[in-house]
Amino acid sequence: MTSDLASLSDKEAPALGFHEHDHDTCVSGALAAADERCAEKGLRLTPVRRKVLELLLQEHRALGAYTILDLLRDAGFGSQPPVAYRALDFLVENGFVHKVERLNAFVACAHPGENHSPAFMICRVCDAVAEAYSTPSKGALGAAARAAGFQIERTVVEAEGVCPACVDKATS
Amino acid sequence: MTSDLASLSDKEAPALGFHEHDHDTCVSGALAAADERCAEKGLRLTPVRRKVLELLLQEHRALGAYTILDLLRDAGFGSQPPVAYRALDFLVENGFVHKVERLNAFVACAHPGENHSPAFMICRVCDAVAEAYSTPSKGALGAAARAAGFQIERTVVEAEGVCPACVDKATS
DNA sequence: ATATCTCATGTGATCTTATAACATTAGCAG
DNA sequence: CTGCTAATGTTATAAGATCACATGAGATAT
Repeated sequence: MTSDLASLSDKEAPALGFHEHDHDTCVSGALAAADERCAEKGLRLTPVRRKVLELLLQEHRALGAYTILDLLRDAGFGSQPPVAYRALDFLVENGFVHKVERLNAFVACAHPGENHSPAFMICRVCDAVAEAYSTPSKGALGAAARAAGFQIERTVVEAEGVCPACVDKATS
Repeated sequence: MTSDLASLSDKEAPALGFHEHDHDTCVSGALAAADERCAEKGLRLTPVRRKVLELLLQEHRALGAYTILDLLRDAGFGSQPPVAYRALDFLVENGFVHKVERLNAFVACAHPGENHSPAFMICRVCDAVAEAYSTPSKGALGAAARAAGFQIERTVVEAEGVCPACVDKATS
């Protein structure tokens, strides 16, 4: 690819979606919403679980389980893989976090509580991940599934490419 | 972005993988086609690469890299991971094989030479994988990408659920 | 208040998946 | 044949995920 991308040595966490926003508010708001939702549904947002969610909201990009584990250790939690994986399992199961299959990594949900099928746009240059909605039952896949008699339970929809910011940098 | 796709699924067998077919012919035919396509494009379908493709065609389901590696060893090839991964890289890069991200496994392409975006239906009961076409630019994801200015280069579209055969078994 | 049940966490070991690094070999061009 | 390039072989290790079992914290019912 083009050489001017080398200047991107600094892989800073880009935005949710691909735009700027008030990050502190976004983190604390999301955490508060999670607290509330767990209370409503009788779920236990325990310290580890809450911390993992906070980390993912804070970093605002997809993190591998072992990166999370390192951060957990720094925060004084257990440092063996199951600690991270169990918290992630809980968060994924309850819709607070999604797994990005293409990256074997996890990202805080951008639309929690809406019971949606997520779709991701993954920038191969800066690793930013933006979440969009997908409508699996409507497209070609849904049609193929209906035609074949396949019952869809869950979908993985991920696009890899270049985010607007990196496109700009590359063409300027 | 939705209704025009129904015709697409009707014109062909819905998905290779959920129905019977003449398997020997399908394997040898696909191998011959691969030979030809490589010759045309100046690619080297070396013995390991050809063997990996043959194994995937033969098994007709998604295989993990280490399963393939075992089969390669049985066939007298090198038995270290890079042997399998390099052959798989070649086959994936040139469209003979797809990676199923959800399974971290590989499957022979059902529509080689058509330069398509694959979509998969993965049965969580019997592990069968069927390939369909996807039309990433048409659905919600394509719309979101255009709106955001994201340039899609590659898409991962995978549905997890229950295949027709396993649905039948479950309800009978 | 305490016994007890359940769910969550801590920990060590292990398994699966994937890549880095470097030596060797095969196929091709001059 | 020589020297280049692409492919393979091989060792080692990184990265991702799970199993099994011990310990602890919260709720509930006496």
